[in-house]
Amino acid sequence: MQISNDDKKFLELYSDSKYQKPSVTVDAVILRMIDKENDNYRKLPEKKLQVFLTYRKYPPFVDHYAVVGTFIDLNNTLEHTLDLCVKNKISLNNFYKEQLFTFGDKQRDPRTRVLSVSYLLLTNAEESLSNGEWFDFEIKQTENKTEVLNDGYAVEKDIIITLRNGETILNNHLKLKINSSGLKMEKVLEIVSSDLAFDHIKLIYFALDRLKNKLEYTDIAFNLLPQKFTLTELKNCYEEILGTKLLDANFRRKTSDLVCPLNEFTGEKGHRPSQLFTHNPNWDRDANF
Amino acid sequence: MQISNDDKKFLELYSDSKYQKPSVTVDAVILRMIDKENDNYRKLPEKKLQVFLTYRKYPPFVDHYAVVGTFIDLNNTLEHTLDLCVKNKISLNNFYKEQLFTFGDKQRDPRTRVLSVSYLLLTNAEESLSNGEWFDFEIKQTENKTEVLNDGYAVEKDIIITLRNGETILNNHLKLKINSSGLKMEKVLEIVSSDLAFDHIKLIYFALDRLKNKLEYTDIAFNLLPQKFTLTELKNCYEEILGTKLLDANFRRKTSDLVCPLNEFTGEKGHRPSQLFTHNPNWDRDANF
DNA sequence: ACAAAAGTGTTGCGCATACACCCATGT
DNA sequence: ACATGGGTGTATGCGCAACACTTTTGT
Repeated sequence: MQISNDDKKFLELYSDSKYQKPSVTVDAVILRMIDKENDNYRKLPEKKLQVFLTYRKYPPFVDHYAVVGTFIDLNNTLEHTLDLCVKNKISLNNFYKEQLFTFGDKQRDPRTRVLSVSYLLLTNAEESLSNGEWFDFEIKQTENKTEVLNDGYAVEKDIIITLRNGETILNNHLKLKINSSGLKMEKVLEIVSSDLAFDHIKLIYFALDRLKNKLEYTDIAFNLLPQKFTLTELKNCYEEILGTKLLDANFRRKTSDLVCPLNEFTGEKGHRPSQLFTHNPNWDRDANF
Repeated sequence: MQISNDDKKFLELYSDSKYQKPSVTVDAVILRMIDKENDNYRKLPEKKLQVFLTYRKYPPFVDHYAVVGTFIDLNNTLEHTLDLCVKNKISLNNFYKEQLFTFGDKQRDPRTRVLSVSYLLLTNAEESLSNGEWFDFEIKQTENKTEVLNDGYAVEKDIIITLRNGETILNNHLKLKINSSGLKMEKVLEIVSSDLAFDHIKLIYFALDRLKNKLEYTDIAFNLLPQKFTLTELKNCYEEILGTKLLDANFRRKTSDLVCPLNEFTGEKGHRPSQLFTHNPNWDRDANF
């Protein structure tokens, strides 16, 4: 790690220009969970997961929606560049963030070679953002072909992701091909068609998948909720992400370590008041990187 | 995804040069599992995890060991560039690969701003590589400070990673700082000191962590073993990665779905012959990305 | 009264842990 | 004979799925 004298000499002579360089962006898939309003005074509002997209006014992909991002600044870290980007462009200040994946396909940007270091951002519904819209999800996965081979298998899945904001509907069709023979497992995710700019529907798919997987063994979901919440709210949040129904009693037991009960209750709701909870900040003490 | 006419016009006028571009490398943390030879004719060889490092003959970090990598080629995908790199530089052809993390700290390369898209590569002990050495691991983690705060906690861990190849010993000291207050969790991994080039000890740490975590719920470990293996070999492999001892009977039950028994047995070993197994290629059929 | 959510209790099954035990082999 | 690994059986207990049931509120 220490820089030697040889290195110092070398650095004086070093020219920056001999290697080809790509452009690099940092891109943020921003998700939140909102309450869908409801006419029935008894019923709880339904939880819906949403993604934040901005409308592109300039080429490339003019008039298309895209995820928020920016070309990186060589004087800042990747993370800091992203923080500044979402703060300046869309007024987002409070969020959870983790690196997702670095996309580098050759033709993903029509201008030139551009790598995208993508991040998953989670925020709660109280943040009001500018210069973009929140889109609802609708996801359909159909496993349309499965071949069992001699020493493996081949699967093809069609993934239809429909994004909706009022009248605006964005259709996206991905195809996931898994080819497994022996130990060699090849997974290719390709875009069949997409109304989004670039390969951004892939980033969104990766983000959703990451969120789903981390739900089980981390406390990541709490980043989507307000500070105080009821256990049914928490459960609805899990159900919306997983796409399945959970049993109430069991859910309460499983999440009991993750939450701290408060001495506050909701009311005026057409049903029994419910206790409010907060995230237990001491839960994941033995976390690793 | 379709390129519009507006876009086409734009692209004709587009100049590639107006954004600052970083250099980008792809880097491979290559791990394998070998058998440590043994004098006792009865005893099974001990399994040891190793990492492959190359010796740097030129600045920067001349005379230091580093992970294998290369500056990217703008005419190739990241993955293909890496495949070619390990094939040409060190004659590695058969391996498991997955993207690890993209490192982008400002000072990680003394020359200029360089991003590293890092990959985890696993190979089995039969591949013989050129232009580099395999290093044994020794890892010590000490949790030296834990503060429980009002709404969270602060932990500092020292991580000592010693790499050894014959007489060559490389010492590395990392510090992991976790600051958790409420939902905000900040994890910083910093290099206290390292005998390796660049921040490569961080890549290695990430690789080990990924491997450890994926061990439980994937079949990733089989990439480290020969095609045919005994269950005790498999168990030793798990134990070496996890750093804990496992119970034999339970391990066999847990892994029974992952393997296929063969009608072959080892012999001439000073103990009862053991059945050979292969990886069950149809195990993870319902895998997701 | 009733619909909806809040919350508790119970039962049974499956799986993991821990341990005991027998088998087969080469020297 | 014996050390070593190969391999099986089983008791115990915990966790989770499934379901039943009670409580509390506003209209």
